[in-house]
Amino acid sequence: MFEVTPESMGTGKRGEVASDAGLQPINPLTVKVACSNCNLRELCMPMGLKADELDRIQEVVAVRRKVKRGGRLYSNGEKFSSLFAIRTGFFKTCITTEDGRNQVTGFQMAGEIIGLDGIVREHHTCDAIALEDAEVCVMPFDRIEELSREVVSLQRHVHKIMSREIVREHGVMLLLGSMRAEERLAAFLLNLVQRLHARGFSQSELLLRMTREEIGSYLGLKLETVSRTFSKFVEDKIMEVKQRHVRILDTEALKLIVNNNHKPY
Amino acid sequence: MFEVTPESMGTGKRGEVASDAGLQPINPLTVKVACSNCNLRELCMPMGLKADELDRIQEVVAVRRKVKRGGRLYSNGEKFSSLFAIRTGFFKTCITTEDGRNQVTGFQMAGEIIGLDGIVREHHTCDAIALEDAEVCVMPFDRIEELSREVVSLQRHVHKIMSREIVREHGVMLLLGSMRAEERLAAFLLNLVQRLHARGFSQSELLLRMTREEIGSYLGLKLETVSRTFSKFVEDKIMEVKQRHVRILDTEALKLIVNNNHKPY
DNA sequence: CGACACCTTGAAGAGGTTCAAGAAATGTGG
DNA sequence: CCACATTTCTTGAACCTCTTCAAGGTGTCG
Repeated sequence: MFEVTPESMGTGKRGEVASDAGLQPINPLTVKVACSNCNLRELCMPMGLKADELDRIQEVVAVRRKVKRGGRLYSNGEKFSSLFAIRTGFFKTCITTEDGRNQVTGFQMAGEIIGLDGIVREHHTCDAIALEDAEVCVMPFDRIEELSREVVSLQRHVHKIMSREIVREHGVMLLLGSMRAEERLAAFLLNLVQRLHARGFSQSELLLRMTREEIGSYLGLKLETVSRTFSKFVEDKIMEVKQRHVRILDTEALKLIVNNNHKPY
Repeated sequence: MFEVTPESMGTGKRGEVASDAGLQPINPLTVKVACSNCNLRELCMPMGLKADELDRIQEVVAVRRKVKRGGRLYSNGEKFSSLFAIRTGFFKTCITTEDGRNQVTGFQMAGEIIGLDGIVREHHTCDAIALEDAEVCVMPFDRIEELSREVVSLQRHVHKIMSREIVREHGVMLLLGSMRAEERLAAFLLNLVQRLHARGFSQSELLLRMTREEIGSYLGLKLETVSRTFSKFVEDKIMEVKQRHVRILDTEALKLIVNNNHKPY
């Protein structure tokens, strides 16, 4: 299978990913690369490729690019040209309106594809901000389109990635539209550990890369509510929370909160 | 340009769309068709096609299918095989979880494409229910994929449709995550009239095809709150409301509610 | 060490929900 | 075509969840 080193995600300390940053001239930094030996291949590429197809598909990855913590991979209004596969690091995407509204639309981690919002208007409609030092594979979209006309499995893969994002957002709508604060936070944490676990991390322990405010924005709650809800979970012995370090003690209880506990009758 | 007859949408009485239903043997009904003389072409097809491309693209529309009010175009868990272009009628899509949660994820009208959620798992993950008698063009997805490998403008179009859906859902997340009841309903109504207007209907008058409960589900509110908010808008002379018939008197006021009015400082 | 960002907690208040009752519209069957 | 059943909508009152405002604590970085 594949491994993601704990240093690069999940429990590592912030900032240590960019250990080779000194080799690079400027930020954003760019590096030539190949997918064939990337340990995230199974997350961001179609499966069961023939050797020659894999060769062709790596052509879409033009370069890699590093983004420092707090830096932007792209911004609202910016010309769209590429999708990005996250190699290391952690991002948030968010929309900000002129009148000051702000909504985090997602948190993305290694192996996930980011930038799909830009396709329709050929300009990005949200901001992608690194929550820790990150590195992405830059995949120019016209090359993706070109190649997916020839490699059927890539075409299918692109369609699935977009459909997956649509389905994910349906889930967020369900969360925002029908859940109470505890349910939202429980669902959020379960989703996070599940995705981290799929990357080789603990099922019970995680390091939040985002602030309470960012969690709140994503969940449609105020940061104080997020904080209080964490405290309640601690009180109920469902988890231990020390700042951004969370250890889940009772996964079942969390699942119950998300599933059964929504309407007592 | 194109026209959609008022009888088929927007202000017509329910049920009169299926005037030729008697000609059809069973329900769901199916009819052979062509896009070239469809007045919705500019909504659901790529623009600026050459004649031969148009010819090819109509091949994707296998048949049409009628869905009666209350009927399902597809259901959660059902095998995915086709996307659907709505010709007439009005749909809602919604997810229902085992534990009884329910979330309307969207309302779709003529010219819009429905079914994208099914691609990723090859099974649908939500229900599409007709809110009035409807007719759709059935577009088998493997034929779409096949053809979009050959017709670049179709490929691009498919990508844009999926990206558009992602961006739309970002907007819903903003609504659900950061707006108060009045703001949500105002945004919802503005969105509806804007889409109806793009189809040749009034900018100020609309007939809601959905119940207060369905609106509430979409907006993350209870039906009583929706009803009360309508009443408040009437009181404030922003609109007239008679059951499902809405006449907007002050569009600017609605826009102000959505934009400026969210945080007084 | 001090400045700054982030987190926690309390108390008061607002917005939305819940429960309940009744009115209006719609659909159905005789 | 009318009466009745059903669904949908409206409105009130009490309640509850989450927000707001405020203060203080914790952790981090230069």
